[in-house]
Amino acid sequence: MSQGRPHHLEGRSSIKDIAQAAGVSHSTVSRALHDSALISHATRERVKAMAAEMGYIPNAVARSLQAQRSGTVGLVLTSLTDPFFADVMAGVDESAGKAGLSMFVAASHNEPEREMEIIETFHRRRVDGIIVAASRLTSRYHDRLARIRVPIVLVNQHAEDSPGFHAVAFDEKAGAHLAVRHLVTLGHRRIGYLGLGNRQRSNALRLEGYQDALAEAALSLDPAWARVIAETEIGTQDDTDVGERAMPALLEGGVTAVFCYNDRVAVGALLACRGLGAEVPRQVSLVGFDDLELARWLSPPLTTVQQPRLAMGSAAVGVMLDLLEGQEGRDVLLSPVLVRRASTAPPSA
Amino acid sequence: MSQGRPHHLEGRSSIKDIAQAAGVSHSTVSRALHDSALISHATRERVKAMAAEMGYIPNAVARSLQAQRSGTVGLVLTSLTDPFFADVMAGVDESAGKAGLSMFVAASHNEPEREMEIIETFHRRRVDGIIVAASRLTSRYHDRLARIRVPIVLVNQHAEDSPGFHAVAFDEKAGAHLAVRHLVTLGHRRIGYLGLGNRQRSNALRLEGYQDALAEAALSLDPAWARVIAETEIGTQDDTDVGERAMPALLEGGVTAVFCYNDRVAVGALLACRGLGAEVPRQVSLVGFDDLELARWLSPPLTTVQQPRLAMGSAAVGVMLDLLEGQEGRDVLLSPVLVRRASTAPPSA
DNA sequence: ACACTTTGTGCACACGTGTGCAGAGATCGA
DNA sequence: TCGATCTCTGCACACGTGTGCACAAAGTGT
Repeated sequence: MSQGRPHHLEGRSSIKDIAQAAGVSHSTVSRALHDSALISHATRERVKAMAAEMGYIPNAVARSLQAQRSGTVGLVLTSLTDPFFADVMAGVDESAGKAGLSMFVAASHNEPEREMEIIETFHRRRVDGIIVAASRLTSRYHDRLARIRVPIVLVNQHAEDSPGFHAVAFDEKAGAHLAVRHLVTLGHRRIGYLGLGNRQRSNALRLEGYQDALAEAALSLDPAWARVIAETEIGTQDDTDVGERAMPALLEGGVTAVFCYNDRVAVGALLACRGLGAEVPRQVSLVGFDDLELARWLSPPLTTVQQPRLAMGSAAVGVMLDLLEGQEGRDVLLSPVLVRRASTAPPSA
Repeated sequence: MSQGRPHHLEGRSSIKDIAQAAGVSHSTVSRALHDSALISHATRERVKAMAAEMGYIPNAVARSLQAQRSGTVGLVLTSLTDPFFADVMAGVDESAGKAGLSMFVAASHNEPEREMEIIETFHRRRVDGIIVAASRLTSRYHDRLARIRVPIVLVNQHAEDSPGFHAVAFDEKAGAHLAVRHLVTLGHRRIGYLGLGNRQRSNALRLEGYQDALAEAALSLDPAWARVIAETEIGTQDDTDVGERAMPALLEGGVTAVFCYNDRVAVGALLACRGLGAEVPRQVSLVGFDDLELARWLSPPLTTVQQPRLAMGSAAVGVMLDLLEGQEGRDVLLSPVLVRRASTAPPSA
């Protein structure tokens, strides 16, 4: 009967097949397998036994069609190999799994057009919701985006950029505050900030957190200690280079500790210290931001602010599920965590 | 009309809606949208215009049901955060994307039961094929596995373990050969091997590659230089510890270069060299295996054998597509690549 | 013995798409 | 002008599942 059919499709049985074998209608089979009270005990058992014998496996595609709900989430990432997104994905996987959802994943490689295509593909597949990490969609895509009739949750991006969507982000200001307070607690009094002018909003928030923490400790706020490298000055240099070039001026200013915009800047700062013979953490303490993989492998291992990446993924699923239940969407702001390693210590003096 | 319906479901139009609006049957719409030659030019354009106006988005779920083909792949990984699997996933994503397939991903966390459940879930979703990386399924699952009527391709595991499935692996022996030939080319004559007895098959293959390369160069094969640490001796030590403990004996044996079973063993060997004041690579050259993230961050950065991880993912999709077209399945053995970094140099003598 | 309730089952439709086949209408040839 | 051919469209069914409703058979009460 299954002549000419590829081998792997042979013998897939449907409730109709079971119905025929058990001498009942397919409706009865459907109800029996769902333990409906409408079906007599005897029939139910007979049907179930037959289903097991025939190796019946329900067809989720057909179910999705009839239920108008696929039980899937689509996850759009810019890169599949970046540890940051990997953690977000793990968070989504965990929470989605618990909710009985399967997860589609695709990478946009930072190309807006590709990202839009992925979202549209997910929409065609009728995923129940879409989670986008680090979206690059500009207002150019507003119209195409407006056609998507599926809840979209943004991760690691602020919702005000894209009205109508909900976002899960983490509290950058609180993270900076955490880092600087750590330095204060260690006893530092002359604390610098090494910022990047080309990350406008982020930098402003982290600078603010730095200033707040200092003010809270009633420490002086020497403007020379808060060095934000201007975008024009940065040019095409990578973050590490910027850190390495900017650090010496801070050291000359007499700081005993520096909070860096991110881990790569901190690596540059570390290299500069080595070059100048300033020992870390004995003479200078350094704190990074992001907790990249490399922070652990540096010598000394870098104290840094970690984004709750896994939690961001989980939270995104949570928001999505709320939206699916018809509840109001909400924005989530998660608190960062300080990872204490060996690049910070009390000041030597 | 859509009263009480969740907001995000409003206004999803089907070909039936378009048909009604355009005054034709749904069959005509379906054909028009597929540019069927059966439909007149005028009707086709009219239908297409109407579809665009109504923001029609085809329902892939319904298509899957009718076509008996979902256009999806399921990928099972033991961990979503491990860089190795991330690369495999990226390879699958790329090749699947090109073939118009969407990718499901889920993590098994090394639990066989969870892995089996994921496979069964993918089966229910009627994925066209399943790719499993580093499967932990034992023969206990043979029966449940036999029920899966979907092609399964194993990555990073040898097919002989699980008859009936196809596998994509990489050539470990060739990798070892590559590493050792590199050392020979640099001028080394006394080359050691530091192996792990608890990875039976892998170790045997790498040892074999080592021996072949030496034989090929007509170099002597001092048994004292090939140290395979016995499983009993290893106990619960991690790979790095084993490398650190075993290295001194090799150095005493007078080797100028060591090929290590993997990167972690090489890290241990490096630590041992530091402890004994043997400079790497000036006095001793070290080669690792796997190309873990850390290999890049070591000082000196580690020369190592890289598995073609991305290519493994792509190849797995290729095998799967062949299987779908009814072709014979095939096993693929990929060639590794040597990544030259700074832990190898010509011998000092 | 008859009406009424309870229990169990099947019919028929829905979900959205694709397609074999029949047939209506137009065009063509003689 | 009439039959034959061609062009286009719709009917009806399929894919696999779930469910409202009708209805048959059995049980209950008077």
